[in-house]
Amino acid sequence: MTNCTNELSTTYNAREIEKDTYKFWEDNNLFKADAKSNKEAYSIVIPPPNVTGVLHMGHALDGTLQDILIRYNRMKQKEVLWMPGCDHAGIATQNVIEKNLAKEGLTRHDLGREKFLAKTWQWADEHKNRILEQFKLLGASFDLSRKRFTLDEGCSNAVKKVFVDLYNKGLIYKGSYIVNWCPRCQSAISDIETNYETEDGHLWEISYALKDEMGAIVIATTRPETMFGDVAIAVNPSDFKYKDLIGKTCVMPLTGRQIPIIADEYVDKSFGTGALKITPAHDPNDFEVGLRHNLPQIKVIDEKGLMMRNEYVPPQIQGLTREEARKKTVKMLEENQVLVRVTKHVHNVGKCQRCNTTIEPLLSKQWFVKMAPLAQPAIEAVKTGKIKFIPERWEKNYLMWMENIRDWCISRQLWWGHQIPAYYHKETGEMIVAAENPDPNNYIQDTDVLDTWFSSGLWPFETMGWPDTNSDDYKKFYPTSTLVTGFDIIFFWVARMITMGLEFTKQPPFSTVYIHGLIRDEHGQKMSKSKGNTIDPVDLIEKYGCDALRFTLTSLCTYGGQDIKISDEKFEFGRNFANKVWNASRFTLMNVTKPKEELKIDFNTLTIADKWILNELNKTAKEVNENIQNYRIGEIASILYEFFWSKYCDWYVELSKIEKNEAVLVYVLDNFLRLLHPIMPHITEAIWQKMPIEKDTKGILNAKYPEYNEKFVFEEDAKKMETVFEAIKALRNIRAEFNIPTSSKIDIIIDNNEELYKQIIPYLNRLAKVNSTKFEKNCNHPKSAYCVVDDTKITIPLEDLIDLNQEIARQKKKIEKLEAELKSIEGRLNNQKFVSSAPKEVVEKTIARKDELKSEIKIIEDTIQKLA
RNA sequence: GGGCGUUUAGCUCAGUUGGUAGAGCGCUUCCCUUACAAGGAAGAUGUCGGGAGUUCGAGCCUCUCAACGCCCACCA
Repeated sequence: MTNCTNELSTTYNAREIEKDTYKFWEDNNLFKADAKSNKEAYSIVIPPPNVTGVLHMGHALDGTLQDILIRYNRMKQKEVLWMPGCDHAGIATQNVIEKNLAKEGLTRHDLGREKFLAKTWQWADEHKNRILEQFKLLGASFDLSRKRFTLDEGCSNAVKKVFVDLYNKGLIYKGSYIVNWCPRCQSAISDIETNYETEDGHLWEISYALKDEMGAIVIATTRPETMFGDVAIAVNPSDFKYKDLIGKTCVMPLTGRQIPIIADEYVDKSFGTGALKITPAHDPNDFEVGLRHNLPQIKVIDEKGLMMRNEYVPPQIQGLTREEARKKTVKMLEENQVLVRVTKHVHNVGKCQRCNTTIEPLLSKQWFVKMAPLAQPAIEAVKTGKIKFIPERWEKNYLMWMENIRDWCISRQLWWGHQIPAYYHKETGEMIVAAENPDPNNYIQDTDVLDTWFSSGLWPFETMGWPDTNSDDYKKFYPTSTLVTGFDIIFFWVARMITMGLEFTKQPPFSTVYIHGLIRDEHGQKMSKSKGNTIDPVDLIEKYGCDALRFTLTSLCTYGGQDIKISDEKFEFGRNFANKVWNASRFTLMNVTKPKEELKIDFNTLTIADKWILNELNKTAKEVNENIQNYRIGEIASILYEFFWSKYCDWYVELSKIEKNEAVLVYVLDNFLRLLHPIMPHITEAIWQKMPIEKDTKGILNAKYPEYNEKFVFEEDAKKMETVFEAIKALRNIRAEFNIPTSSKIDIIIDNNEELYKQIIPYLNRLAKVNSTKFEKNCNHPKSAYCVVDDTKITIPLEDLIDLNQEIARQKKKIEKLEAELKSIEGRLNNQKFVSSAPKEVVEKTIARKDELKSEIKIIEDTIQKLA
């Protein structure tokens, strides 16, 4: 690193450190993956952010979690690859460009396809670096030399190959079906791009007269304007009300067109009037009914959502919007006295996920992927555990969707995207599906492009060089290890990657899917620009620092993957911790004066305090490794926080002011920094660079990750040290209770465990402000306060300072607490069933606790008597 | 209609195989003790949503009720 003094600056300036540190990693190429390495591989592909996007809190969380896994495995000495890149985001990007054009009063059609695409490419090129640059602010250790884009040449080749192969296998087909059509986007969208919203609507009951006889049949509809496309009236075959009408013909109001009355099981007898008008061109269920009964399909609404100008639509209605047409149609029905009844009706209306326009189910010629055969292996892979979801409950969600999968409409009537590799003969119309145009003079390419998710579904292998399965990256890093993402794109993306990965590489694209929650605002609302409740991670980084942001976000992750509610102030948690790490490290480094050659731990001279902290560190290393391997990533933040703040800073550093072991101080700090590095990469790197230790790597980022080591197990000494802490805390408590000022010291008399307490007299002197320590069995000093720590009584003669009644009351309160516990414990032990059926250790532990309580109570009682 | 999640201290939330509850923030009292006031010390606070059951023992397992949230389905 550049500024190499031996000390840390007195104030912790997060941003300064973070910028320098990231530059150090980048300048030294430390994120670059080596496909030729012999080390075990660990790889993650980034969920490619939209090329048009800016960094939001969801990226911050997702990116942090991926970076933690990457950094952890890098330190585990694996060859890691974090593959970065962007998604071309078909509709989203095209919408942005079209909006910009609209400001100039232009549409894409004014420009034409070629110019429009050139403009979009220019815009994408300008913006595609922005979001990845912002990921750098997060400390992302991805390999930018491998950066990819879903519309780059490699991806394009992969997409063509996949399309052609699927077509040749009969898994891609083109056909006229009902699709979700967005009249604003002017494109088909898939089922999962359609969201349903409940709306207050009406149910109109309309009378259709029978032909050549008296009588009529009344149907119920929520969309009267579609009636011009009716081709039948359907009733349930078992509905006796209509039994006699089946097979008859009726005459449509307003147009006089004649349509048959048919019977179909699909009709619900109890809904509306039990009779249903069938409009195959504008309703998915009617479409199915129409196919079953061989009915014609009459289109009356066009791609812009306007009533068509054709023989079926009355002239007054033609060209109207759906809403206008509805009003007008209802009015005309009223005038013709065929509107029987209107009732209020709440129903769900499909909306375009991108622009919230009401979608129109429309008969349209589109390309589809036949999903059922592809889904089967994808179901198996999860059921057999080849792919594991964390948390597990998402498996059920995934399987349910997969088992009820429907064909995927992949064509979009957009310009920005992978153009479908199908070519039509200019004269004959003959279609050829191939990677390249067979004859550009005579064939023109299909004008539609593919759903964005078609190319992102290939992401884990198209970025690794596929279809070249001999490429170094593919051989080394595919299949990838872990996929990290939010639950909102399991169907859109995860499911598609699994199906495509299995079909084309015969392997699951990753072995673990780690699903985290979504970021929400402090009230639990989804963050959105329109609500104005977004928090910008870049602002948080500027204000609190990247490491603070990462630490806070990590600490808020739960194993169950709950959504995370955040507010600006929550990040003070991480900032405070970073500050603590900085300052304690600064103190440690200031107090280490020996050269690094002399900083080897000598196991023969360790004090119980040294052994205690080494034992704690060792336990921490064990727990951190276990938790990270089990994706309990939030847990490691608390474990490290607790260790560093409550153990190292509160006790060990304080003790070291009295008596220090420089080797242990440095050893513990070094290992702690390594343990913390995946979460807080910059601060740990910056401090580590100044550590007086032997380093065999350029940075902490590829130093060895600490692990549990038998050599550092000192349970017994650690327990003794805990006893000492109890004593110090008890003495401090007495000082506080009796308002003994910091300036006045106390004398103490200890009646037991002389050997232990003798060792720690300097600790007592400093941390509890003790003046003198005497050892005396059966000590009975009048006018004293006292405390009991395990089997040891400590007496503090206070003379005038003490109010005996206060002390007695204090002790009585303690006894009350102890006796309550004793009572419950004795109750348990007197229960024969407990003693016989509880595990032996539990019973033994309970008995031990009983003895402990009894002896403590006895000591206190005895003393009270003598005080009184 | 089907599925999932949540309900624990004033607030935000942890709580891994069942052994009578924890953190951060906030609150009270004291302290600028030469790493840190973004700090230190000492404290107070909970019949773990209601009910029932299994068990020697339930925040944790089973059933049930309630409230809130989400996903899927989309009966015109």
